Amino acid sequence: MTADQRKRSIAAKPPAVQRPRKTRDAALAQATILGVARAHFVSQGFAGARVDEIAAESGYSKAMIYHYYGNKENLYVAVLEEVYKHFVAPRRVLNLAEVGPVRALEAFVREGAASVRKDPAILNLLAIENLNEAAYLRGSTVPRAIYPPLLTQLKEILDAGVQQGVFRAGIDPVQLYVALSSVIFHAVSNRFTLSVTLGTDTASSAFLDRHVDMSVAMVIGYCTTSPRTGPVRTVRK
Amino acid sequence: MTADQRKRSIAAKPPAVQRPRKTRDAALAQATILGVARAHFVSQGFAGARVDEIAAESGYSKAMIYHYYGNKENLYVAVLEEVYKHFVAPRRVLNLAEVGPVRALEAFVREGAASVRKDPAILNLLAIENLNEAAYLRGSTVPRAIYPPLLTQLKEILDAGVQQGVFRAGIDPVQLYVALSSVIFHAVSNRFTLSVTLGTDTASSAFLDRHVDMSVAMVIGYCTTSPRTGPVRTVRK
Amino acid sequence: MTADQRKRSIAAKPPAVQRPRKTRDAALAQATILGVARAHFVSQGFAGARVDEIAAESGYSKAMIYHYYGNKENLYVAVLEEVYKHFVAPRRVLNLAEVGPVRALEAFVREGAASVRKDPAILNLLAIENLNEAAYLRGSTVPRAIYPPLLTQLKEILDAGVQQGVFRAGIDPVQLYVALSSVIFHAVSNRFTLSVTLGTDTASSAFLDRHVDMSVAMVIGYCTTSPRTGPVRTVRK
Amino acid sequence: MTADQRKRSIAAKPPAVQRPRKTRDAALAQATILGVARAHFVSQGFAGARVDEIAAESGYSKAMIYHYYGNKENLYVAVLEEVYKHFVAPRRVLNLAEVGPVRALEAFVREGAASVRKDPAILNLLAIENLNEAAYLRGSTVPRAIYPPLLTQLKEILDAGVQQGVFRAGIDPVQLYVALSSVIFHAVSNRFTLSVTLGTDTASSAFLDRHVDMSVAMVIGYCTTSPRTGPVRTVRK
DNA sequence: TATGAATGAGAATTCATTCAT
DNA sequence: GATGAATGAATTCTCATTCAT
Repeated sequence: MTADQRKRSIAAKPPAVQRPRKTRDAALAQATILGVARAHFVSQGFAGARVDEIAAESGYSKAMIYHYYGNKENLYVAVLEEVYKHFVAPRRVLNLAEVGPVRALEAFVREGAASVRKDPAILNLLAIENLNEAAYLRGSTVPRAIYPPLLTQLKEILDAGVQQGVFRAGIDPVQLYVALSSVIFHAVSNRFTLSVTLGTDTASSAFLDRHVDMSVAMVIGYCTTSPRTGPVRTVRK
Repeated sequence: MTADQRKRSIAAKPPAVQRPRKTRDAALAQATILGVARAHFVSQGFAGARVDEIAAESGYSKAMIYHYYGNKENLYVAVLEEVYKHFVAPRRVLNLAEVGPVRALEAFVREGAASVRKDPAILNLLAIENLNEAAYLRGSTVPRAIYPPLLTQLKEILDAGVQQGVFRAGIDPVQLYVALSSVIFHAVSNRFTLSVTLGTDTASSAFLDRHVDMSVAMVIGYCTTSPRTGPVRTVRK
Repeated sequence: MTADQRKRSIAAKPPAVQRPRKTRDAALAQATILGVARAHFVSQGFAGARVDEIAAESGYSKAMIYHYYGNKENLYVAVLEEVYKHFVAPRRVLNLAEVGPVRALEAFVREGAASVRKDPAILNLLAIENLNEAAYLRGSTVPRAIYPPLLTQLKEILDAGVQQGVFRAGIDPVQLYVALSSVIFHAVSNRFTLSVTLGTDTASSAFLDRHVDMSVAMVIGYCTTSPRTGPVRTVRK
Repeated sequence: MTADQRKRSIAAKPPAVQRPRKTRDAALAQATILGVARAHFVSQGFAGARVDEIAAESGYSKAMIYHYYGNKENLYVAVLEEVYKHFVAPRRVLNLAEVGPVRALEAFVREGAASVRKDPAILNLLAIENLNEAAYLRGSTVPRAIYPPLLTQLKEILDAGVQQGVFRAGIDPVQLYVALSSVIFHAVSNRFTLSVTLGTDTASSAFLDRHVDMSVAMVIGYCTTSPRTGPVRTVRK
């Protein structure tokens, strides 16, 4: 066992980020630091990220980071909140119940999928938070402000569908959101292990395109299907 | 910003584990260390786990850990492989195609769900690996030996269902496995953030029971449904 | 600076030594351990040698080493004494004053040179001891028993030479020994740095052959020359 | 065998060095650390030197050492290069071919001898490097830049001597340098073991003075002597 | 605002040595 | 005699954080 292998071989270096130089613009400094920090926390986790590296890569001194964010934890929380805000933002724009509940639901799913495929950072942070039993998220008010409207939107879609006779009644929006986010997110956030274990490149565009189609079909199928399958029961025991 | 805040506040201490003392039993020592290491890696991640703590809690000296495992990385990989082995093991036992493809598929889903609900360790390790771009998993042969039989099993169920006219044709087992594992795993591995953001205890037995039922319905619904919904298309753009 | 480079890159592994297996022969065990230890101390120095490696390579357990030698220091001293004994031994055999003082002196020089060229171990140990201010050597009685005869031999050669009118009078055997061992040993013990700094392979047979010839000429020249050059004085100051 | 004996009894502590405190002067910090490190490497060898001790004695934290030098190896190399530079520097000054080749050669020898007698550090480092097969020296460009001028100087002296009819022809400067450095350096670098084994204080001023005179006589004698002794041959075999 | 200097408290790893069998 | 198990005490190296300027 040589010592050579010791170093942080655990993760690839986060991609370099633009590095502007010493300026008097505090807002720019904070934004730059935050962007670099985001890249590092997302790829290395909280414990794995290095303040030193974030400073070096951002072009600001460590002292600046401490000046603006106080400590590593605060910096992480700032990243977490920033990513959360940008994540749910897009979906807000598109709630169009007038295209009909089926298309609206489909859009809901496709939007979410497209969003994380374009930038999976949120998924990494969610993974970190869950490893961490949501310790930081719990302390933040940001996500709490973001989710209720989403659930309301989903509820409106479901209600409209039931009223129009295309969706079955009795579907809990929270329960549906969990199921729906599962199919949307899991394939993306687990693309590395799935690729290795299944021997297929599950991160490819083609695979994920098909996965999204299947996800849409499953979700819409579940909502529209008359409960033909009946109350499915486990076979074990 | 006081220095007191420096400490590792990010995660709760892993639960204490039994601590035997100075046996002369190498196998026991290794197993004990591995067990404690598992708890620490699972709850703290690779970078967050502390060899010191694993040693103290296992009742063995750090030197024993290095004697048996060489370094932290190897110890982590040993945990990863051990957890993987125990994870997929149960499902191997139960493939009974004679209960019919629908019930077999249902059982497949319920087994998987039950397995990770009983012990979510594998999900944490998968999350760590994905943050890490599967760096360690990629180097291990264990998972590669485990998944092909699973896919074969799934393929047999699908084929039987198609032949018996209950499943639609053309479903790719890999694609189905990804969708299926999504609904099974995501709710469990994201139970902390989902609980916080949705304001519902999504980790409760009741919630997860309902989630599993919904998952089963979605998966089986997708496989059995004639593609009535047609080729769903995105509404945006 | 990656950690990979940290490891003991400082010296090449000592050449493997024969490894007999678990026997009841205490003498063989001790000799085997001593041989392996010699190789390690010679190439790694005292601080650099590893008891673990000596044990592994010798085929005996570390406990055996401690059983026979007590500790690392004792083992080192045992090596030091053993090497010393074998080093001066050969010269004892050959002192033949009847070939004449010039040839006897030449033989003395050539013998010494040949001896260290065949096995430079003694030179490494001397270097280690000198770094160490002869801490261990000082405590040993072995070298003290070995040198007086050598000096006596040298004195006899000088005396004979003076008596026969071929050597100048007044040469101190100790002083001569120091000069003589300088030309004999230095080139060999410093062959690595000399090669690097001078850009010539000073460790080659050809180079060392020429060096020995020059050494002989210098020593004999010094002893035989009438002090023609006069009392040489420094030019500076 | 008590545990008390475990400690580093091998060498005397290096002499304490001045300890300035928490300046904000990086150059001073580096120089101070380098000076202390020099003392430690020189007296304890590479493996024997302790970063902890160097830090404590320099008055700076270990972190500063790692900040400035990266690791122990780099620090050692920095010491090695620094010592090398200061070693050969003096001789550069004195090349005076106009005092005549004999006196110039004598000066060359006396200069070198005086230099290492005043500060034998270079000899210890050379010894360490040779134990080490010049692993670090080989990687450095410093010594390579320093020796060629020395050899040129020597060659000029020899050429002038030949031209003036005082030196014999055909002497290789490299070969002469090796012989010359042997008589100059060996007595100093081996003063501890020589003193112990020969029962004379070979480190005393008086002894070394006489040794230098003898060295000068040997070297000049060799160069000026007509090869009267003829091609000396070994008597053995 | 801005930063390079500086470090205390760890954190991984090593190693000579002991001990139960 | 012989050994594998076991470890305390280092030892190298790291990192979040503070401070003087």
